[in-house]
Amino acid sequence: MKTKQNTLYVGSLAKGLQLLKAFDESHTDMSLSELAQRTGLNKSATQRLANTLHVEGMLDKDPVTRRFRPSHAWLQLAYAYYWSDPLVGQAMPKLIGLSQELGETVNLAEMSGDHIVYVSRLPCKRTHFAATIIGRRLPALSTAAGRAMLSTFPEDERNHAIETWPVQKFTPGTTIDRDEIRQTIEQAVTDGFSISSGQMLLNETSVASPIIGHEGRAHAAVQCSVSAHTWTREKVEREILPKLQDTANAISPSFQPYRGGTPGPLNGE
Amino acid sequence: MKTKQNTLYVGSLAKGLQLLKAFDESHTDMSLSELAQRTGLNKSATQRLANTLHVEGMLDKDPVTRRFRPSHAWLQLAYAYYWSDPLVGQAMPKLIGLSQELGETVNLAEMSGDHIVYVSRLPCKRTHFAATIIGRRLPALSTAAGRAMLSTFPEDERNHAIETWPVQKFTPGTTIDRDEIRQTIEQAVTDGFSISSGQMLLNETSVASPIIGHEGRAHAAVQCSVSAHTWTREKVEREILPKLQDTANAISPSFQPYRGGTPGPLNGE
DNA sequence: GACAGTTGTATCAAATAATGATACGCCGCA
DNA sequence: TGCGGCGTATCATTATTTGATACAACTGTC
Repeated sequence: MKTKQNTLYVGSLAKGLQLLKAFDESHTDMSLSELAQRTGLNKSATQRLANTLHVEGMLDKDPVTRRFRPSHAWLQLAYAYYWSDPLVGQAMPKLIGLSQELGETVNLAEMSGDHIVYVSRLPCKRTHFAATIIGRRLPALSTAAGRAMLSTFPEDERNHAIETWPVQKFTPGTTIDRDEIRQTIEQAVTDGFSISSGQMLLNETSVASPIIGHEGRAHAAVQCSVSAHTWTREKVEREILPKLQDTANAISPSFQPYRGGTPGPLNGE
Repeated sequence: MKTKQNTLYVGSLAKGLQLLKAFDESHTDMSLSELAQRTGLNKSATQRLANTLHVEGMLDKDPVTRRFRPSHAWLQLAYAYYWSDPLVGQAMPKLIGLSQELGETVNLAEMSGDHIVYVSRLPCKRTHFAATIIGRRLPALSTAAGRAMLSTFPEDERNHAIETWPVQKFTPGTTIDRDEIRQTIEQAVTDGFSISSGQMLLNETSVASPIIGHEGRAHAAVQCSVSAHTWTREKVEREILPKLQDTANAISPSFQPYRGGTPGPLNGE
């Protein structure tokens, strides 16, 4: 299979990455054969690549079951990522402050193509496991954070996104009607924030405020999840929203996506 | 350079991984040449490998500066890691509860060779950035968590570790004398926990309690960091330690490293 | 208790796909 | 204007990956 027969493309490396990407929430550890099956590579290639990854410390191998698992190195990559993302350094202390003030779960989400990814999570309440760990990727249109960010986009881009970006049904309450989604986003355009309920989890309400970046466009959002049992929409708007927006605004001005303003000494450390 | 001339070893993949590993706290984004220099690979190889990683979504490339940066995919790997580590699923809700009860920063650390790695962090106070992000790797001997875990090891292994594992000076107060370290670990053997101050950060006190696993051996620890300004050692032992140990114990019994106890339906998910 | 089926491991000859020297164009700087 | 550094592109050579194949170890069934 010549995926990309370009001389600037190293097939073996790409195949090795396939192995890494084959692991997810429902494939937490895999045997050689499973790995081969899932990647579509033949047994020999899988063997060689998996062995290489193992030797290089990227895959743990259970000595008795011979199954492969992600290694601690995967977390070190996340560690390196955090240092490389200027927004995280800016936002982290403020997010901590917010979560302490609110006593509720606070997240930092970033736009990644047509999805959002949770970059930082500060869980305050016991909740679904997936809601407590970083790196989760969700369709932007289906999340309050994604909608809040989209609301800062130019109108044509916004419309294009609403019409073409993927949506997915997570709960019986997830909105998959694009007209309804359009309404929530237009609402966010006027409000400057976005609220939704029961989109990802039943009985969960989510508020998000965009972090305005270069040229008024948001690449990220601060988001807060609360139980819909104890929080009415009004109570959220009254008690959470102001602090949430303050936090988002406090992060905004100092954040330059590429090389926006003054190239002075970085204070993000 | 024939690193490993084994037919089960794919050199190109290993070289590609070198590029990924080249990023860390002081190398957050790199040009092609820097990358080449840092990995020791020639320009051509670096170009091909970096390009491949870029096409595969593992490296972002700034369109104007042409510098490479870790991509969001690095966080997705962390996401997959979390699902694969049974301990995390077990511990997370309890850690959240603990951090809420204490109002102080709570961490989950795991042993990784002769280092520990912070797998989960629940920061409650504004602190140094490095103390708020996961994936950090520290010499086990230099941390309360590492010492707490080591205290559960058989005596000979413990001694071997104390004599041979690496130590590193982080602050003027960091203990690098192995005899002193031995004392703290032996203390932990009798106490069942470990406390230290000013090892990683000045004015920081750290308490850790091991999470006992298969055969009484700890692979992980719950750790709590507090300000040495406001917390005396006695106060820590009185107000934090009991809850910390309760949490560690609550995680322990249900955790089997490989296939320890009953092979019944797993409750880890 | 032997058998069939599956999985992990090891080998090897063939040729594909990675290699690295080289050359080109671009930009910043003196 | 010229120099040095950097990113990009090309190409012939050959080293490296390739995948079929064979072997070994294990599982569960009849």
